[in-house]
Amino acid sequence: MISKLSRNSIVRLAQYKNILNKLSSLGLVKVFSDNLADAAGVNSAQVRKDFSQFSIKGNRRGGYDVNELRQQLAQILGKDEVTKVIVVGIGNIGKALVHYKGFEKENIRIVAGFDSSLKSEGKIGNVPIYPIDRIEDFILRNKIRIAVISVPDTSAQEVLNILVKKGIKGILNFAPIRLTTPKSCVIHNVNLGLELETVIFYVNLLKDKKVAIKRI
Amino acid sequence: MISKLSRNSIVRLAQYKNILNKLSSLGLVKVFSDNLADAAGVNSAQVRKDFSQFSIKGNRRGGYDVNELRQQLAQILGKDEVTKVIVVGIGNIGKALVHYKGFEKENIRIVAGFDSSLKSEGKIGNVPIYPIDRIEDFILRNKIRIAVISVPDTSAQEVLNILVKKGIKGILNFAPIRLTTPKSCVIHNVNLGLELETVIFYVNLLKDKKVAIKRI
DNA sequence: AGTTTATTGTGAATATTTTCACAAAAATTT
DNA sequence: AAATTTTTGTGAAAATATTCACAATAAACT
Repeated sequence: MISKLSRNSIVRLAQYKNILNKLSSLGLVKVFSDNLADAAGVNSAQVRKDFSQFSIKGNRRGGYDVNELRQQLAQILGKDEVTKVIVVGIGNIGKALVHYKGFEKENIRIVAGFDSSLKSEGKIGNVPIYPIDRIEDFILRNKIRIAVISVPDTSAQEVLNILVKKGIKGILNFAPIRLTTPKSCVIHNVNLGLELETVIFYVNLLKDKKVAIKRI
Repeated sequence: MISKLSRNSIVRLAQYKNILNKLSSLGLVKVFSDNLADAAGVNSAQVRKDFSQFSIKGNRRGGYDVNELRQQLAQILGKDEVTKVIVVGIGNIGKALVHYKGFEKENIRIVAGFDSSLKSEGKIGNVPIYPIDRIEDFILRNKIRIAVISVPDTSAQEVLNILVKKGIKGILNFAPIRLTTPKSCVIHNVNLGLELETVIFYVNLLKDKKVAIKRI
């Protein structure tokens, strides 16, 4: 039984898994904590600590078996079966996500999009896009638990409330606003504006040589 | 002179600024650390500590003047003038960023996009999109210092090397791979797959009730 | 003008995360 | 089969980050 998990350690775990996928496709069968550390940009002790949290064992002097490790991580990350995801708000970001090919190989499938400006069903590639009023029914019928919110910030909270009421348990939110959720629902925010602003800050800092930069 | 700045404190600063923009547009003139803390989802002491790092002063018992604070933050974050940004790789994500309206009000302007599949100049809205071989010249001519990389991961490092050689100092990277840069260049990574996987992990965790979740 | 009240600013205390460092163990060499 | 090498696994130490808690102080009230 695990007691405390930091978000960062989970992100790292997922990173390791993605690195392992690449190593595996290159035909590697064995990997050391040191290799993973380099690829992930962390310390090797960090890698081993992360693994030890989940009782993942390697072989002293032999490192880790790539495929075995990959499978263990996939299991921990709940990716041994396909996860269905819906995207709410088919603006620029929403469209990009629906198009994005990278999810397939992570066992994530975007099964539908929803948008309030739509009056009738459309399609992006193979993904059906529905008017927003179809969403409640869709979630229930298809037992959806994960949603992406990419609506304007003014309607984000309202959308979230509906989602939660219908049983959504996890949300990736692109609306640049802090949303409130019950404890039963996990939310993670991505704010592209903030990301870019942060980069700009550091560039200005370097330019002015005001400061010692730490750990980007 | 500031000696150590964590990335997180910068992200928070940018968050505060965005919150202040909203408060200001609602007509508020005064704000307490407690209000900002609520909106940003942190402790009020955290807000005050962040400010004190940059010698931002409020009034005891009076809180902070919204517009003054906003201006101070904008100055710290280097947003008192327009920052020009280019987007390299006009796939799904790249297109979304070029379309994205949110940057304008942060004084960020996307001035061009570049893509290797293009043979001649195109346009997305007002933003010109050029074949990739025009990029070096463009950077030099327009003194660009910030770039977004949204090319496939296989060409990301190659693109980055070119950018750095031509003087790019800050990069927001969407390619799901760790890129190596000289110290003179700041890089920040956004990996949408990882973000979604992390949410899925926590949802599975909640479902199985394996664990106490901390600080999402 | 004095008293009360609310909020900042910040050292000190706590909590968390990362790194070090080394014994334990497995593979390889001699 | 003993000695050497290499890498894991993990307590302990160090570094960071967050929160507490309270004196200082300014506004509001009496």
